[in-house]
Amino acid sequence: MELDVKYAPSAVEDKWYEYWLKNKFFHSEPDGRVPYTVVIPPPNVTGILHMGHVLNNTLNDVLVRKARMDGRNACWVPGTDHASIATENKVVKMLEEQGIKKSDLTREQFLEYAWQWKEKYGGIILKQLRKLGASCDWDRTRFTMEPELSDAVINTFVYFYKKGWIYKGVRMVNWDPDRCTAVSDEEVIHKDTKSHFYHLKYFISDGNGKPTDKYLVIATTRPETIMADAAICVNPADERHHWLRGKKVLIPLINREIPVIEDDYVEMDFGTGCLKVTPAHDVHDYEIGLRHNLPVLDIIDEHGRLNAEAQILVGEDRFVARKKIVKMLEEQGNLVKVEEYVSPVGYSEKSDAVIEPRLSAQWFLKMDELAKAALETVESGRTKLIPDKYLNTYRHWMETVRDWCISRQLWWGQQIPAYYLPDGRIVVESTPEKALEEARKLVPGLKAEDLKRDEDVLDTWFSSWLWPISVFDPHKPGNPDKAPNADLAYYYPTNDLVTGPDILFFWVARMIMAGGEFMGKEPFANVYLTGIVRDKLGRKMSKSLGNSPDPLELIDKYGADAVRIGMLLCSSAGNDIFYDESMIEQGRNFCNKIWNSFRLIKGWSVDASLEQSDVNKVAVKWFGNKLSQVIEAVEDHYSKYRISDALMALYKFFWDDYCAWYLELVKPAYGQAIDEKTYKCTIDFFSSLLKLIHPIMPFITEELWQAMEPRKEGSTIMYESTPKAATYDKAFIEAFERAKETAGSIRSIRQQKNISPKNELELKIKGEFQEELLPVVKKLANVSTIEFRSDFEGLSGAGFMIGTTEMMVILSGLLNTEEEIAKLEALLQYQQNFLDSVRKKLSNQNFVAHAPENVVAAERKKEADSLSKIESYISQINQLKNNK
RNA sequence: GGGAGCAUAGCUCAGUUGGUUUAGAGCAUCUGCCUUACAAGCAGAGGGUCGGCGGUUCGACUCCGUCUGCUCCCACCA
Repeated sequence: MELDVKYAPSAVEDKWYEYWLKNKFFHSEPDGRVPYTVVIPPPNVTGILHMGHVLNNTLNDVLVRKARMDGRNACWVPGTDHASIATENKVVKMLEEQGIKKSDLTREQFLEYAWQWKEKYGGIILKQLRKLGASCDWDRTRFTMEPELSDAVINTFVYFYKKGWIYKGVRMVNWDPDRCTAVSDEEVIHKDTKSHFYHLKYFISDGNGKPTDKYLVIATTRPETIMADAAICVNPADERHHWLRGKKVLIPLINREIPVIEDDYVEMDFGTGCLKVTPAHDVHDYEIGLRHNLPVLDIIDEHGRLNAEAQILVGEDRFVARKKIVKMLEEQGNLVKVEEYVSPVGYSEKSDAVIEPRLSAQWFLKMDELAKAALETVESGRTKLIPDKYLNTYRHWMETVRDWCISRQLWWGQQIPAYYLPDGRIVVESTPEKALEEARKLVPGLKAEDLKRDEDVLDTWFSSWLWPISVFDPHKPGNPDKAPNADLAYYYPTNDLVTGPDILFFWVARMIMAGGEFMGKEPFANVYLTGIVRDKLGRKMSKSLGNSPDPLELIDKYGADAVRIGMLLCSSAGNDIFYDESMIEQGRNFCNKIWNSFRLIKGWSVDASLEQSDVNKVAVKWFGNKLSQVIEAVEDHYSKYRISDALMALYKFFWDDYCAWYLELVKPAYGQAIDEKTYKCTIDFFSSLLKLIHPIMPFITEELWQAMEPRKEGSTIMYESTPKAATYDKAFIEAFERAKETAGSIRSIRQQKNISPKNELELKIKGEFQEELLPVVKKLANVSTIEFRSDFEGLSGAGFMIGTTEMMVILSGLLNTEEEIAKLEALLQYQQNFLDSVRKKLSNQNFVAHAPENVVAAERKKEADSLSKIESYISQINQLKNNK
């Protein structure tokens, strides 16, 4: 079979993925081996593959495949997250397109549509991950809202409720008026936003609700909320405002009378020193309101529109109302001035709507104990953050975390298992039946229909924080005393978690909490935090910017292996990734290089009667040593999670050492055969290389490994063992480097003198050079004879130095003496400068006295070497001058 | 406003407790090659006062201070 000169990935990749699946190579069951466990950060069930997933899952897959080849029982559990807000949104949109309004549906009807939608469109991303080569155990695929995992969530809620850590409270929450739900503090993004600072006159009341001619001025960014004002507040120490004590003022436009109060909270030198207090629509104002017993008047509805309580502008959107009310205030003469103002405004992470602080009844989970334990887990090193720079951030968050608002005003999700009795009392139980039973203990004879279940569902993170436990044993969360099932006992704690730093708090920290609470043990040993994928301009990739390429198109164009390489190349640990398609091209080129090296070897004919030549002998010896050295380095990189360094080491080893040096050395002349011994080694080396590269580039390595020789049905490179490093001769590897340098210098002379690589040259050596390596120089630099001499008297050629050994290529008639002299003089100059700097050091008594012996010895060696070089340059120059 | 991190070749980054010749890699660039595995290639070459200033030290890319620039996290001054 003739192999194409270019590697064509698509057919190859589909073929092998099918084969892997068919043979269930990714499937894991507990056995006697050491487990290596990874749970996927479950992508949104609505999600489609983006570059962040590619990065994440490539790294994950590399680690999993590496562990598998290291002989561990590797298990990578995939799955998806029900993503309540995102999914509900998609379903609502779909229904709207069909002319159906959510508000016209019952909860049950809506959920039916939602499940239909999920079955039809959900989980596409899992199919896409296969294209990337992800070796997940698909038989273990989980979904956070499947019945068993939902049970786990409900049990967890009941557990914490009974423990007293879950409570319902009326709180100021972050309200997303776009999605009509509360969101957690972590889902609010503060952005500096340009707005206006409106200075408004509030006239003092005459006591009968009529304005006097006296007034005070407040400054606000939210004039549309003045109708909800409950007081005006000044700092008690602010003498400018003492005349206001006991006074009442009138809210402009509606003329409602409110008191002037005093509170330390008000900064005297900010704004006008007078603060309008609007308890229903501002977190601090709410706090002040509590302190001063102020009434709470809510004038904004769940959609962010003014309600009837506002009296004016009823039904207007808050931002429209702002514009209109400013105009009205101006007309009424209440507007003093408007300043440009930039202030931090909270936006919903999900909808980008401006968050409305809103007073509502929500469920909370107490965080203090959980956070304390989770902090200890990381500080003690039981869970390591990689890179560790995230430890500070993690600590800070854990020390300042507030209670977690876990209720969401949505339907898609686990409905809170709280049931209200007619008298308002609450029972919390895992099933309606149990709830009724409990309720009857409170009110005998209660009927099922008398119990009303809480309408809200739980925050999605309240299910995904159980993920590393629930994917194995869904009955464990919420039951810390229950013994774990066999899977959980074997696979937990997991080893590595690969995820983005953006969900360190949302997800990772909370998993550590849940793991500690229910398992008494951290969920993972290491958390590898990837960078964030950015475009060339440094912008985060996002759908809205449209700057994210479609990974599937890239895989189609370059192949999955190339895409994996491309992502890894630009992802040094912990740094953000500046994505550039040229990296993927590099990956494709590497595939092609590997492919073509195989074409070369495959084309050779073997002659068993041939003796192994000296050059082949030394080539095999060198590459064998080098292989061990590189394996050692690669293992070291892996152990430090420096995946891109491991890749680069292998990349250079394959491209430079194997292809450019080794294969060039053992390559038989055109039409000739290779000896059997060398051939066998060459094939073994190739096989080792494929195995080393397989975790990174699974497809091409399987293809070539299978093509090397007939393999048994059901065999695969992914279960071959990682090649192990043997002891190696470092000195020999270094000596070989001298041979490479020599060949390089001769090639360089050819280039300068315009001598074809086909013309043979003669080489003279003065000084040390390992004889074993002479055939290497001969073959790679096309040198016919090599002669050791004590001097170069009477020779005409280009000289160069390898270490302290002098060499010369004979160039009769081709030599430009002037040029040679100039070249040597430049080298001499450089060397003399170097010598000066070394001597300066050595003549410094402090240096000799203070520096450690070996350092001083090294300097002396430098001095000696430098002197010998200088001497050599001078003699060469003199010789050239004499020959002139 | 508070905190953290980063600044090394055109680009992306290494540089492991201060001393390994006068700082490395990959890509890009330049020069010469369609040499019978690969032009998605081969051979060779050039390119950096290690962000600025100051300090500690016999010696600083490496430690300390400071300035500048960028990034991220946290944060309710209306």
